[in-house]
Amino acid sequence: MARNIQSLERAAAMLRLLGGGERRLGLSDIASSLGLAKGTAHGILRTLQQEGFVEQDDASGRYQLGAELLRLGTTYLDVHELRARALVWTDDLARSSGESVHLGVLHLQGVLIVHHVFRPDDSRQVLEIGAMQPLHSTALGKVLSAYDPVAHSEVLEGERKAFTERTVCTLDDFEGVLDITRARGYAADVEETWEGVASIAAPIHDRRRMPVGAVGITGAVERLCREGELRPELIAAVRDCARAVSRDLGAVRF
Amino acid sequence: MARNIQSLERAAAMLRLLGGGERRLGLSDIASSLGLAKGTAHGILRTLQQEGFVEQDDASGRYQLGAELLRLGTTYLDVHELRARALVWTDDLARSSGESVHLGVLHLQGVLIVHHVFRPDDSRQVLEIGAMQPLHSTALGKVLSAYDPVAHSEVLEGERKAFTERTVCTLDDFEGVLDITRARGYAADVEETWEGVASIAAPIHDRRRMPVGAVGITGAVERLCREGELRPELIAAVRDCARAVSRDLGAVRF
DNA sequence: GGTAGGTGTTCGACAATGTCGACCGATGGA
DNA sequence: TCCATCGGTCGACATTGTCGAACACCTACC
Repeated sequence: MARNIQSLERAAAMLRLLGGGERRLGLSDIASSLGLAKGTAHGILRTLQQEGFVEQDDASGRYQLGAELLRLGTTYLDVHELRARALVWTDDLARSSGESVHLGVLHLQGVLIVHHVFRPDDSRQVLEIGAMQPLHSTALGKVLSAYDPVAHSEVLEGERKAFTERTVCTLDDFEGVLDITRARGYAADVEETWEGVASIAAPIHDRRRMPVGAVGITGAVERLCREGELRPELIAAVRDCARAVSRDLGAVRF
Repeated sequence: MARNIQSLERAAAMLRLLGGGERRLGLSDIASSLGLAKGTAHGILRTLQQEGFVEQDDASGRYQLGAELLRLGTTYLDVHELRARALVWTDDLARSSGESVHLGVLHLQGVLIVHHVFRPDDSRQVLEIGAMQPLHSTALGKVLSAYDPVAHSEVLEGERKAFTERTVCTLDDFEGVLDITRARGYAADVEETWEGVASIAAPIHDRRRMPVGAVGITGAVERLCREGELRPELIAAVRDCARAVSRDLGAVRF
């Protein structure tokens, strides 16, 4: 039994299918997408539904993700060591920089946002906790790609899509960006992912000097840059925050 | 095959166990807690780990919840019809009332918070999306118990714990509270769950007049009450918001 | 109004599948 | 150093999940 449990893998694939594509999917769609018999797919869905991982629309009979996932997902945040240590430091960074702060970790082929502090003004902002960002174009992603070998191989294997005309896509250029990132100790994204938006990020290490995540600020390019250059005081603030969280992680044993 | 898939039920029980109890659990603890052989538990955990639902601490070998749950949980929010319709109305409610706004739906034996708008000031607040609230003591919970038959039976069967000395616990008294709630069309919680905190909530109905959730405000009892009574303008604001969301839901067909 | 094609669901037979318990090497506390 | 306990592995067994056909139901379209 060295292999993995088949029914569980299929159930996970169903959840990913429901989460990735359309809002709601019918049983036949799901079964054919995964290459399963309808009866088999139904059995798995029925169990997932009873456990709360999947809900079924009474009217149409279609399936969608269930509330239990939200409950467990936030429980994951509560347990998250890095996030707990970073809470207070990211608050300070948001206040001192005046920009929104993101804390990200490597997950699959991207950066999973595990904490998000709103920009300290009254503008309407959407919470991005739980969202994914690409590895090759964002500041958080570049930092992880530069310091985490797993992230590095993921970003090399994956497709590097051009979101704007400034996105670095070719392999050589991107490796150069990572070299610069390692040399400077931080990474930047000036309109490489979203038009008009820039970000700065620095790596967080644990007590064994292993990279465990990245923290950074994101905001309008006009605010983060001055005369075409990133404002040095913002870079310093981000790096100070990353160092503070790293120190916090290194001091604790569990 | 009228029964559910055994390995899936066991995997779900593991996730609930990991989410509910201690931060991290060892293989033997998990196996004995669920009454499984170690080998069986290991096979399930290995698959869950590969799918990202569970992570293993390298140093101690213990297991905890995985990042994929967070990603799928937020995807659930994106798909959530009620939440999407309510976003703009809850923002307005927070601004007009000056208090934090919660949107909740029935899940298991409690209220699952699916949206949370911070009180519009600069105080530090923690996000409560994904958290659970009790049915019998909070305004959101009372509204759901009064209007949703499923919630009603859940709250009758479950234990009604006394969080403060004002919590209504006995069956007769609680049924009286629900009668009043139905008669007035809203529910309140004045220091029945947390000392010094009050809340007001009203039900949201879909186009078939079925209750699908509740919306409410929460804040210091000194602000929500005046001369021992809930401020009428706040009650009106909450009910207006609930009606607006209900109308929004009723108008749309999908 | 009836039919045709779609849905989600149930059922029974089969064998592939997951389960069990003993065993292994590593770890760490006494 | 020893012993207890940890997580992980392996192979035999039969329980368990899988498959495909048939079912009831609904919608939409001739």
